[in-house]
Amino acid sequence: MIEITFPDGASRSYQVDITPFEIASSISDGLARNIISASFNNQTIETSTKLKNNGNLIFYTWNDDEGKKAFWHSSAHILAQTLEEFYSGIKLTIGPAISNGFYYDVDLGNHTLSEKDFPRIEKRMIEISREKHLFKLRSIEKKEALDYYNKKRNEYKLELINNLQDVKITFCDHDDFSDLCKGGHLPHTGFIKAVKLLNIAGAYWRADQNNKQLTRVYGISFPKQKELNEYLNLIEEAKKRDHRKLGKKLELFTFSNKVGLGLPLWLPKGAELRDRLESFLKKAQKKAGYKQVISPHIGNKDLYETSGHYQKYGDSSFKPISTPADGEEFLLKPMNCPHHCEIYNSKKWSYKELPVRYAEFGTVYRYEQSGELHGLTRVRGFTQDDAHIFCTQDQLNSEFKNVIDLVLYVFKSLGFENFKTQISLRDINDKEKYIGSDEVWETAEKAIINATKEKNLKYKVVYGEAAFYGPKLDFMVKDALGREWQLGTIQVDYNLPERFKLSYIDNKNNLKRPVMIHRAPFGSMERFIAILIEHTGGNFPLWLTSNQLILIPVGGNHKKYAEKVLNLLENHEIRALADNRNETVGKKIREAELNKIPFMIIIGDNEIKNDTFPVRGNGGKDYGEKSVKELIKFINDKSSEEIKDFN
RNA sequence: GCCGAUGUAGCUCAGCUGGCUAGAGCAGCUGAUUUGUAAUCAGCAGGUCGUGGGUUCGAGUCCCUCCAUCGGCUCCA
Repeated sequence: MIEITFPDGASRSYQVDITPFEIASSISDGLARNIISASFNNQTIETSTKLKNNGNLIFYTWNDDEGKKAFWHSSAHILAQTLEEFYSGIKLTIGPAISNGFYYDVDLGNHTLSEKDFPRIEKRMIEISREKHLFKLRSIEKKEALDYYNKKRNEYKLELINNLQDVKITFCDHDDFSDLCKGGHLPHTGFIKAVKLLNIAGAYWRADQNNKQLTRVYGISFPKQKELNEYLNLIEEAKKRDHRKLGKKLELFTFSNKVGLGLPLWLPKGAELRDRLESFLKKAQKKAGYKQVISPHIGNKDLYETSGHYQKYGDSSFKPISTPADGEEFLLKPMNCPHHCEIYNSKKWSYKELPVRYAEFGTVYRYEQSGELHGLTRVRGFTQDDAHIFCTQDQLNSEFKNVIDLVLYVFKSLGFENFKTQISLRDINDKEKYIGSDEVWETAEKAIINATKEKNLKYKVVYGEAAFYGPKLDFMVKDALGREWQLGTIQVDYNLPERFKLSYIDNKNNLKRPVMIHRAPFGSMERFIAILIEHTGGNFPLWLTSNQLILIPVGGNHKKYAEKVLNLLENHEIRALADNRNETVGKKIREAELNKIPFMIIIGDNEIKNDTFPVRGNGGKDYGEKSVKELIKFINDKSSEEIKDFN
């Protein structure tokens, strides 16, 4: 007998070799019907795996992330089976579940695949699903596995197997299909009721650009057709919030091929919005002891050789600008830090003056590959809300924590609640990519981890994501379609102070190196605004939006009164406008709605007589009758509710 | 940069297998209408069908080049 413990702490005894499915059946029929995966002692297993020892068992259904993972990974097997059936001789590589669905990477050989082929692949996948084939895990000798793929001439699987340390290799079989696989499947294919292939893309083998590019087919599947329909609708809705679409509609920004790829042009409304965001942060930074500085858009190549950026990124950057004089070369500023280092170096510092905090909304230019460009989230010219803090080692912890507070303040003021924090460390196995000694890196990494822990932030550690000069704490936010983007960032750096020979005099009259913190709460104005547009769907917070209120006179004889009200509102810093066109009230309201103006006020005979107006909110919400005075207070109160001062 | 898809008026889109002077709605302009909570009516104007080349009696439609956009990959100081 073995002792099985469940998540609620209860435990029961079972015969050796009992399976999770049998245990589920012994508990209830409903559970047995819904169980699609399980884990035993923190390891994903099949529902048909025979249990041999005591341990902790967790059941997963479609409602668990682990359950979805098994569901989608199993779907990938069926996709692979279908592709192999339709395109003989193709080579399968890997097919994992992802956060929304699954993909399979294949080497198609001479075959071609396009989205036109999707319907027939989907149809066949559903046929296979309906046949309710069992997923069976089979363990074989490594040699046997190698023989199998040698026969198939599949160098990818061979490479995978050769990299496995285990003596035994597992395969998963269903129907007449077999695939190298470590497990985590549905009991049988019949659970899958709806399949949709989403897109086709190139993907390098082992994520390495120097390797062969494989064909990746993305798809998603569900236990019910209705859920698939709902998912597709959700995607359609999300696409409507795309910042590229809304940015154009709301006249915030545009692009021109004549100006150049990835170089955004800010339209008046967008520029105003951006300006408001900048003032908001400047105000908070002033309170936090930052000083604004300004640096030019180009810098001598020497500057970036000193910082190490030229050696690291020179080849993949905009080429240096040559001057008429021989030997002079300048670079478009790709980052602000070297400039700020030189500003720091413009005088001698005493420990009593530190920390020094230099802030600049610095526009930088980076040559991104054409295929990387993406609306405002990935551009070639952008403005960082950059600042560099120069402090003593003793001040590092508290300075770092202060920056975390500032980032959290920014996110909170703009309604970003669902962000993730990530500590990005270097890849220990690839030290070539980084500058600085191990000792310096370890100190910096420790500093970040400690400060983050002390701030009680939940974080995940990602290796290989650090900047080349130091580790960082990144704040990640998803866009409308679930793609994750880095917004805020805080970085600890011991390397640039060394390279720029930064110094201060300590209390014993010794020359010391300061530590440097790089930080940007927004990250870049462009990316931040992009994500803000997608999060709000263009309905910006009142304190930020271009036009807070629109006055809509009913007839021609109400215009004069509307102008009077407009004047009063403007005198109280309310951003209002009057729609004095000869259009119907209905049309003016419709356009105000489409332009996402938060409040509308219709002015007709009644309003003029009573001197009060019914306030219509965006979407038709009724805020009741208000006098001009009440209206001003209403808007101001609402704005200040949204945005509190930083302290 | 790589893989795949797409590119018709300012915007959203029709235009079937190549065949009259390329269509619609919205936006724009002109005029009428002076309007009460999501589109008043009429008229006008607007396109070298992304670019360059080719096949053909004939190309928006077929083929090739390049450019751009979209979805991924790689990259992201």
